[in-house]
Amino acid sequence: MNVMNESPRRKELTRLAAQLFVQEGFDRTTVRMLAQEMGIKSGSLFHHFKDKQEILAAVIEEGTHNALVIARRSIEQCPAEPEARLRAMARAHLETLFADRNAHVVALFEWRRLDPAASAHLSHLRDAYEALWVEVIDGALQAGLIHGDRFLVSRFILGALNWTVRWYDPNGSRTPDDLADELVGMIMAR
Amino acid sequence: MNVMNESPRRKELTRLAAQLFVQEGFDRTTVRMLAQEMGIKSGSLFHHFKDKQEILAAVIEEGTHNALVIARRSIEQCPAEPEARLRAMARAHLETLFADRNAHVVALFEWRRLDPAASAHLSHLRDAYEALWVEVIDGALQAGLIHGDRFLVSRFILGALNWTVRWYDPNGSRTPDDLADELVGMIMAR
DNA sequence: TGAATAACCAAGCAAGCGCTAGTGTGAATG
DNA sequence: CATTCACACTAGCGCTTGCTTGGTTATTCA
Repeated sequence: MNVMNESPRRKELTRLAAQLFVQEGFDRTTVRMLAQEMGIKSGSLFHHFKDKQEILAAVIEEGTHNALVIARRSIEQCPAEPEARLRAMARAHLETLFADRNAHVVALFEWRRLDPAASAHLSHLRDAYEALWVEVIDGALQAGLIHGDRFLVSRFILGALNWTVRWYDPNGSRTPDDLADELVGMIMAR
Repeated sequence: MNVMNESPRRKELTRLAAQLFVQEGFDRTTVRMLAQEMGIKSGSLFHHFKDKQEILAAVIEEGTHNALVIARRSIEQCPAEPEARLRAMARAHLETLFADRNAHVVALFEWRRLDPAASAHLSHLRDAYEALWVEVIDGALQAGLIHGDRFLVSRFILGALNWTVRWYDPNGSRTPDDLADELVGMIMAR
């Protein structure tokens, strides 16, 4: 649960867990599957995590934190115009979903599996990330780049982006950046 | 598995199963939970369904079939203009998700849990539904109502709509029709 | 009235689940 | 040199899972 408790070993195990959670889903991933993937026996897992829930919490914290950091960096490094910022956010979102196709996906699709305590503990991370989105979308709305209700627009955009996990083929001809640009192009008033 | 095997009793049980699958997810729903909800003992369940997988298949078939029928009826009964048809499809989609907030949600979010045989058997239903969408979207593209790649546009729209399940509050002030109209308004060129 | 059929129940099995207890390492620390 | 510590192992406990079996009740129809 603690952010401090992040030995290199634990971090590596978290990375492997994320991969399995994406492939199989949290519920279908057994501690024995996790252990095998990590090259240890199932009992040894509980030296690093107090229970299976804590593994999920670690993965989701990693994924959300990662998304937040990358998104912040992206909009800092891009031109301050609303369109560029919107594009940067969309690209950053898909980058965390596909370039390292693991923890952020788990954060989005398995959040409900967190117990209430862990969910409360991590919700500020998710809120910060969504606040970043609302900020960028507000800029685009004020510039007349897009139109609609700020709440609904951000939800629709995030929905369109998140759902790509279900159909996008990373081995296909399109890059994640292509997707981001297409989405921004689709919603922009002309 | 069979479409013919649909006694009234089985249909009612399928409806109850859908409700639990939405609340808990397929994996976390045990046959004992299902039986209790249905007012029978867990063993009796297997008189109606050969195994748990078949319950899921029945729910998903119901949900997808329902969505297809309602969508077809909607675009038949609305004006033949591209914008009206697009709006009708979006409304129909959300209607099957929320008005009867069960089977279609399961079809969307638990499809991966189908075994390959059932998935293959049901994929034509899903394909027919998506083909309907592509047809309507093609009309909107040709009319210059929206712009972009037909494949990507349909994926983005469906993603935005599907993700509403995660955040929409049916008890709030907005109706599903409001959502549909807002989404169409957001993507339309002005 | 009696046979057929559909719907159900009580009991429980085999397998798999998360997790624990107790022990053995080799490397770092005093 | 003794102690500690991080990390791993073996073995299995207690429980839940999906599902089966063998038999009972309710309903339908000849």
